[in-house]
Formats: sequence, C-alpha cells, structure tokens
Amino acid sequence: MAHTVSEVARLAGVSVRTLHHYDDVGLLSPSSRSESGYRLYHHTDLERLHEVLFLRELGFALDEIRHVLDDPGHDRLASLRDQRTMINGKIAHLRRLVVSLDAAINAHEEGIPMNEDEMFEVFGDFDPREYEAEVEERWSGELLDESRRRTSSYTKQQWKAAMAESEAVTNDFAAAKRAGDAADSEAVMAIAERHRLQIDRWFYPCSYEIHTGLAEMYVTDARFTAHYEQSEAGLAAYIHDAIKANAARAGG
Amino acid sequence: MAHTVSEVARLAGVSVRTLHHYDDVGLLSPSSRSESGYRLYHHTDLERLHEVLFLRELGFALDEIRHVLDDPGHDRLASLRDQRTMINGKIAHLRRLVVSLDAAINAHEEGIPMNEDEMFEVFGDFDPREYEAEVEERWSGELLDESRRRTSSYTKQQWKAAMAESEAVTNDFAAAKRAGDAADSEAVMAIAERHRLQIDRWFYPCSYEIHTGLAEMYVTDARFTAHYEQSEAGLAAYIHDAIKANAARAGG
DNA sequence: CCTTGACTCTCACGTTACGTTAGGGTTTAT
DNA sequence: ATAAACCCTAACGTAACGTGAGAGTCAAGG
Repeated sequence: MAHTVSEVARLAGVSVRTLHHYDDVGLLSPSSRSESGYRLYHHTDLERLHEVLFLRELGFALDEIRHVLDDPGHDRLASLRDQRTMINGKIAHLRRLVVSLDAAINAHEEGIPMNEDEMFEVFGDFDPREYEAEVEERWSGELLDESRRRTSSYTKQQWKAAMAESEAVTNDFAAAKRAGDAADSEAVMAIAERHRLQIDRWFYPCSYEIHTGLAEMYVTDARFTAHYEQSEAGLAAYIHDAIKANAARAGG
Repeated sequence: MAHTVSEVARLAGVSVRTLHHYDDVGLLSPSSRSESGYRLYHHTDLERLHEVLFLRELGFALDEIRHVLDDPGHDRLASLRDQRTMINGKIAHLRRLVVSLDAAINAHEEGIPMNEDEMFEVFGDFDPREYEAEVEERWSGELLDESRRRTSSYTKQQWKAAMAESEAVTNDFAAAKRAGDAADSEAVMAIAERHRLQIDRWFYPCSYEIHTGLAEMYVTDARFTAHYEQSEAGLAAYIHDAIKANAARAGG
C-alpha cells in the first residue's frame, strides 16, 4: 500500500535526495510516516509527484509548481489540458529546431556562412507583451484593454500554454507554406481559423473583421512582419492571405 | 562587423550576464576586445554561441559542451547530425508524454485511479547498460564485448544520440501498433529494419540471425519484456513478430 | 565643453535544485 | 546477532546564472 522513499524513487526515476528535497520545500510531503520516522508515500502522493514531474519537465520552477498545485481553485483537468497544449508547443518548437539545424547542416556542407539573424531565430520566445507599446498606436484601445484584462489574471502556466499554442499555429502555417499549399486552400484556411479562435480564446474577442485587421498589421507593422519573416521568408504575407481568404469565406 | 555584448544578447535571446559567464568559464571568449576592454563578438563567435545554445537546449552541461567543441577531432557536421537525431528523440519522448497525459486525462474524467507503474513510465531513460549483467548470460560473450568496446569510446553526446534514436524507433513501433498495422506489414517491417541497422551502427554487428535472436529475448527475458510492455501492452510480442517477419523476408 | 543616460567592465554575494558526504538509527536476511 | 541494506537529519558543495555595487566609457544634446 505505502511505499518507502527508495521505492518511489525507483518507480518515478528520481533520486531519493530529490524526494527529500521536495519534502523540505513543502512541495511533496508524504501523507504519513512510520513509527521510526520513515516517509510513507500513498497513492495520492504519487499522483501529486506525477504532476510535479510533468510540470518540472515543462520548465516550471518548483516554487511555481507548488503554487499551481496548492491553488484551491486548481482544476486538475484544465491543468492537464494546458500541459498537453504546452507539450505540443514544445514539439512544434523542436520541429523548428530541426529545420534550423538542417539549414545549418546545409550551410556547412555548401561552405557558405549562415545569416547571423536567422542563426538565432529559433531561440527565445516571442512574447507579444513586448510589443504592446508599438501596437497600441494601431489598435483601438478597447481591444488592448480587454487583452490586458484577460492576460493579467493568467497564471504562468496558462500564459505558457497560450504561447505554446501560438507557436504551434505559426509552425503549421510555415509547414503548409513549405509544402506548397496555397494560402486560400481549405487546409490553410483551417489553420487561419484556428489562429482566430486562439486569439479569441486567449486574448480578446476576435471577429473575422478584427482578424482581417490583424492580418493587415502582419504585413504593415515591422515588428510583426519581422517576427514571421524570421521564421520563414514570405510567411507574414502568406498568413495575411490565409486569414483574408478564411474571412472572405466566412463572411460571404 | 563586430557586436557588443548587449547586441549579441538581444540577437541570441540570452542575458548579458550569460555571455559574461560563458566568457568566465572559457566556453565562449570573444575573439577580440576594444581598447577600453569591451567584448567584441565576430561571426565565428556567433557560430560558436549557436552551437553552445543548441547543445544547452539538448540538456548538456556547459562543461560538456566545452569539451565537445574544444575536442580537436570534433566533426561539426557529424555533431550537427547527432543533434538532429537527439532532437528527434526528444520529440518522440514528448509524444509519449502526450499519450501518457491523455491516459491521465481519461483516468481523471472516468474517475478511475491510474496504475502506479504506468503513471511514471514516461519518465527517466532506458539505459541498456543497466541490464548488461542479465543479458550477459544469454548473449554470446563476443557480441557483448564488441558492444562494450564500441560504447566505451562514445562521447556523452553520441550516447545520448543513440538513446534518442532508440526511443524514436520504439515509439514508432508503438504508434504502428496503436494504428492497428500488422506486425508483418511493409511499414512495420521497415521499422524493424531501422531497429536492426540502429543496433548495427551503435552497438554491434547485427545480422538478421542475431536480430532474430534478440527478438526471442524480447519475449523471454523479463527485463526486456517489462520495458516494452510498460511502453504499451503487447508491444514486446509485436516487435518480436515484426523483427521475425523482416528477417524472413530478407532471408528468403 | 560638459553633462546625462545608456552601456561597459570587474568583483562578489544570492538563488535554485539538487549532489554528496557525515554521523547515526532501523529493518531484514542469514 | 551481525552484516547488508535502508532510513533519518544536517550541512556543505555545485552549476548556471541573477542581482546589485562601484567605476570607467561612449554618443547625443544643451
């Protein structure tokens, strides 16, 4: 029924010291102890450990994990779904790493030096908040307020999930473009629709009209253009076209 | 031409402190300094930083990265290819995490508790060396010696690449099984062939005969069986069948 | 010319997530 | 009953930076 430290350690593939540490910092205290003071882990403890390890794998600090799990309003199901989204985002990120790696391999085989900008494009994350000052001039203030209202209450986990989803969509656009799919094809419009719904869900109500306006910005605002062009040449325009096609279909 | 710290930091998405640190530990010292002592990074420095960040992303310690990059026998092309393999392995790993997560989500929705063993199956890596003592009894000593000879000279990077490739193949087997593909179908035999070549490349010369012998072990040696069964019920037998089918085709 | 703000430098201590002895009880197997 | 294998707490070590502190440097503007 109850497991000792070393049993749990072997089961979960972590060190005994790690379990001691999680106990010390109050992240995972076994629900009981033996008479002689031995830690005894029960099923609920293992479930918690499972979540801890998952979140750790996703790059959360132990402190953050503790906050997430101890939050009384913590919805385990929603949390698991967010984790799924984040892992998918990570996979998308790694796929882009592979693409970048292929570029480096090619460059090396051809003996041509790689562009310095594109060399690092895959690292670091694109945090839209950094661009708020720029965007503010173009957005109607209402949308921005709504976006800020929503995002301000986001937990770090939700925020990461949003970013991950975002990257996944961008990646799909890029993949479709590489595959030679037309921007107004069914499949690519579907991605555009996902893009719209994602913004709608995470940031602000995004009608087709607003979405189209956003598309315009992608090709006229240097910040946005640069972001997508770095990802793949011509991608900003491609996404712009896909969004317009999708909106036209929905509108007409 | 030359970039200052903050420029490089912005370009690569790291902190200035990180660049200072890499200089301190001798991982990346800019090739020149200005008169007043400012660090000046040139193209070659950026290329090196690129490799550093990639390897860091793959989980290498800075110390290990320094050894890899400073090794005079360091083959950049081979290294890049290994990195590709490792990233693909990581992707495979993350895909399994998603599967595990789905299981957790399902369990939670149905209100049934998850099996404690399968709860943690996705964490930790399967290091075949742990099983050498067991395997020794069954293997002809020669193969083991050859395997040990080869792996002993492996760099940590190579070792990780081998593990990653291994996990990718296992994952493909599992995916095929889930998709309902027959073990003797063309596609699954192709995976078996990849499995054979991978062993041949990384561990010891693996003829179809030896491969078949290995397949027998997968279903008779508890260690191996447990490993694959944990990954997916019936997987050990499935892989066994695929290997036999593949060997039969090649042999006949 | 000189000031102001944005950078740069070198210490140097702080932090996170454990690893690693050290010293000392406990449980189990022979 | 005695060794081997576990368990405990305590405490210092380490990796990869973060975070100032104190001081020099550089470009733009009044």
